[in-house]
Amino acid sequence: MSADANVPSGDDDPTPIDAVETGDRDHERDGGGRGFVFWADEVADRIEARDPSEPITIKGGISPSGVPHLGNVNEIMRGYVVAEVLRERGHEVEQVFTSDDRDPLRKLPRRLADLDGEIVDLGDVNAGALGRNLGAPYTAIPDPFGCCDSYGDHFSTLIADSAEALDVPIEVLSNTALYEAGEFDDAIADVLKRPDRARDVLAEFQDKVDDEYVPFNPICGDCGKITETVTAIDLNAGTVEYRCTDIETGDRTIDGCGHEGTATFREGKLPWRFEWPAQWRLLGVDFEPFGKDHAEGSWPSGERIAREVFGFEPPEPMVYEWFTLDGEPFSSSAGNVILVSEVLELIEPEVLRYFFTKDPGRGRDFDIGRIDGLVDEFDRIERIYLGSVDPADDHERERAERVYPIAVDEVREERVRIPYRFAAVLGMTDDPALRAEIARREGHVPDDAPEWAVEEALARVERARRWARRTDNEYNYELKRTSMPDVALDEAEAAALEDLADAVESGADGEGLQGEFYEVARRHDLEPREVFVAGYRLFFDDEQGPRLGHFLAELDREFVVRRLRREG
RNA sequence: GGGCCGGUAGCUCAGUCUGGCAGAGCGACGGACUCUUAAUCCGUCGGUCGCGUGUUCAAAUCGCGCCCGGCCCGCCA
Repeated sequence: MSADANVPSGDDDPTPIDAVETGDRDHERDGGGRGFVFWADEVADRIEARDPSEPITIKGGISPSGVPHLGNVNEIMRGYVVAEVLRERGHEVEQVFTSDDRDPLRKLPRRLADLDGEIVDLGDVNAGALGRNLGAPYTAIPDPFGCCDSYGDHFSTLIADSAEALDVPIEVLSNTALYEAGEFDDAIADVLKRPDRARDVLAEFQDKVDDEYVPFNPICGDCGKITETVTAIDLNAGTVEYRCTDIETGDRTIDGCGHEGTATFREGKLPWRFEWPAQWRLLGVDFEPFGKDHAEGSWPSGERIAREVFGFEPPEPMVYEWFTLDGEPFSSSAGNVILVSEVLELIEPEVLRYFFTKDPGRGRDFDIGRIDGLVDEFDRIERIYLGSVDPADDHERERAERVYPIAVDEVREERVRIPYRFAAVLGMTDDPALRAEIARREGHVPDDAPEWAVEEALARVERARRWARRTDNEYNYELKRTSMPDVALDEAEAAALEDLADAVESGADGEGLQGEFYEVARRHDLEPREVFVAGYRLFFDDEQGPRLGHFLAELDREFVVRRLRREG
């Protein structure tokens, strides 16, 4: 209520830049460089400060509601990075992951993924069967692909596959299985013993909580849907009475069937805000990373519920920012999704793991078009770690030392990396020997590299080629071996190519052939560039490509001669 | 209505917690390898650190107030 503070000042008060020397000129330049602080170390510090019992338990979890995309992997990888740091420090760590598969299906996904990670439209599966199951737990819905025990099972499997593909050991727990085994009975009894207390805490976060609210949702014995109307509680019997009423889910209403019945604690679920803390207690969770969506609602209420309803200390939290895909939020309905399996067709697992060592507090974009930059970054970190590249400063060196061993499965000094973009270019030929030859000639594979290292290095070519094709960028060269591009040449160009064909026929080597390009250009009064471009058109249907002389010398002579003479 | 993240070189970003030389990669430009392209090597180019203001000997960095971009919560999970 103060007066306007923004009173314009009378003048600009241009204090003359002080001409006063401070005299104290020699601030030491020594170790002034601040060190690198790894976020996972800070989290690990906080976890250690709680003096947790071993093994330390790190949890994550999602609903298996549909395509488990790369964004969901945060939930696994952020915990993993911290787990690795704690293991380095000598702790025993177990990483558990709940598949919250008793949650109800509340809307039809537009797209699904089969077990191979192929995205399919809802229309390609039995959508009607799904529609009839709105409101039912994921584990009670048949798998639309028919390959798993249930809808929930199907997508839990994909999540587990993602973790495995990244070589992250997690124990996936089915929430439904936990309920069915009675693991949540105590928590449910605690909540229902004092529904008023539960209400009081939750009412601070949610307006709709009234005196009738009971924090337990039975599964209707008749229609199988999760219901919200509990009419009586029998703690001794471990049951509730309920009526199957309509459920509002934002934009639509799922009809209740009106059935009235009795359900045990194992035949229902806690609402999320109670379920989450109940999981912490049940599993003894010490640390849980979660997305920013939970930061304002679920976490603050969960923290309070843990202490005031269940009476235990909640785990160490960590909020991570969501990242985007190609500049847009992940959205399976809009088709902006990518699965781990798909990413691993483009980059090595260690590169993807490296991505998740970056500061989780920052928003980031996972940009397929620039994935080469991510790979370059990883390669550089690796070389700094292995000592073959000098870091720009202490910060970069420390970061490499800290992060690299976590990203990579095993540190091996002799590892060879072909630069990603160069690997993409190598994809122009299918011939493995030719790829290896070119890579060696260009100095990307040392002569003394062990066999396994060469093999792994060349494996990048397939990935980079897929990337070049997928993005159809300037590295997407392809040798047009089977069909000759339609190329218009003038007389001089045709004659020049004829001469080149002769040179190839007479057995010119790479160096010789490369020089021959200049010779024939001179001979036919052409710019060297024109001859090269003619060659690129003929072999790649493009205007640029590899060093042609060297490249053509590696191909089979007969084909090259035929093509240069435009005979096929 | 509330909250979070970002704005630093043409591009992608590091650096901000802990104030002290404004950095990397890519790029562009020039050159070298008989060499057009990719690669490699050498060199050059690159920035009012979103704006304003306060604190300080000193601010990209700390405080306050804005602007712009993105997202999240206020149903459920």
